[in-house]
Amino acid sequence: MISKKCTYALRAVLALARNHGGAPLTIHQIAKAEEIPPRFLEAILRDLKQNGLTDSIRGKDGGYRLSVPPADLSIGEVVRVVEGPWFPTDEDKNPDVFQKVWQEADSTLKNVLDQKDFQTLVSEQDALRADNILNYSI
Amino acid sequence: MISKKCTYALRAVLALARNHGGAPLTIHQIAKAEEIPPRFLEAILRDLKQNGLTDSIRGKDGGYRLSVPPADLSIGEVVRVVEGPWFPTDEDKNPDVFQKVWQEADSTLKNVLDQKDFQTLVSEQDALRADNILNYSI
DNA sequence: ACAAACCCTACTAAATCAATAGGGATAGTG
DNA sequence: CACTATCCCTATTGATTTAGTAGGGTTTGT
Repeated sequence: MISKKCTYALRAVLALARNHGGAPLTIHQIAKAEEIPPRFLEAILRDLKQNGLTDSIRGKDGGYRLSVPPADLSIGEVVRVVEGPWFPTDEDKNPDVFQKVWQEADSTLKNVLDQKDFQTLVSEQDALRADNILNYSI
Repeated sequence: MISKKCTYALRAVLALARNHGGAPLTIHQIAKAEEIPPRFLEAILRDLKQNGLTDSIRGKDGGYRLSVPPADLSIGEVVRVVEGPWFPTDEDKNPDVFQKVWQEADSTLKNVLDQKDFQTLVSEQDALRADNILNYSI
């Protein structure tokens, strides 16, 4: 199952994507907006940084930014950093009949998750929010 | 990640598929052949039974059988029983932008894992074994 | 009656997940 | 320079899940 950590990571990255071009967002800003435990988020963002997905600026006026444009970052890239592999890979020794299935499942899943980039997600979130406002107003 | 329990389950079902039509296989026979801890396998087979994938016969000459022909049983059905869901589903309340992606990932994965049935797997395993014998003989 | 088999509940040890704690390093500002 | 806001790093904790074990109970063929 997708871990809580992973959903936190995705929400944080989405917030950063939405903010792209502006001043860096601090851990506390993101934590408050997304209701993520701040110290936990700190570890997550550091993890993403060490894997090249985010940049950070230290000291006053510091914070986090995406290290690539939102259009160039996919859900799959974030999930892979946080979750690691989903299927057993390379049992070397005696290859079994399931190996091929795991490989296919893995690449198919990769395909789906690499399809959607964060620029698109921001737009979709905007649309969703507009919808919700309408529904609540009725 | 696919659990050990799940790989045990798949191997056990494959053994039962290979045996289909013959006398029921006992827990100990399967455990020995597949090198699975017997008491753990017992729990797994019971689980599969409670979900309708296997049948059991109690008492002397008892054991386990597939409750459907191997051609009608897929890897996906076994995995779903043992692993449960992989993606967050139905967060009702406030639907988020990730929901759609999870749904698509889930159905794509289902598709791949439901593709391969155990009759096919038995054949593939036969082919694989023949290969190995050849390789070791050289 | 006996033995071979499955059935059921409960327990435990180890690993992982989710989160927290306690500091240290860096950078802008008065 | 002192101060404070920020990220950085390691370790620790409590809860949950995973992997497996234990101890008995029930069924069935001989």
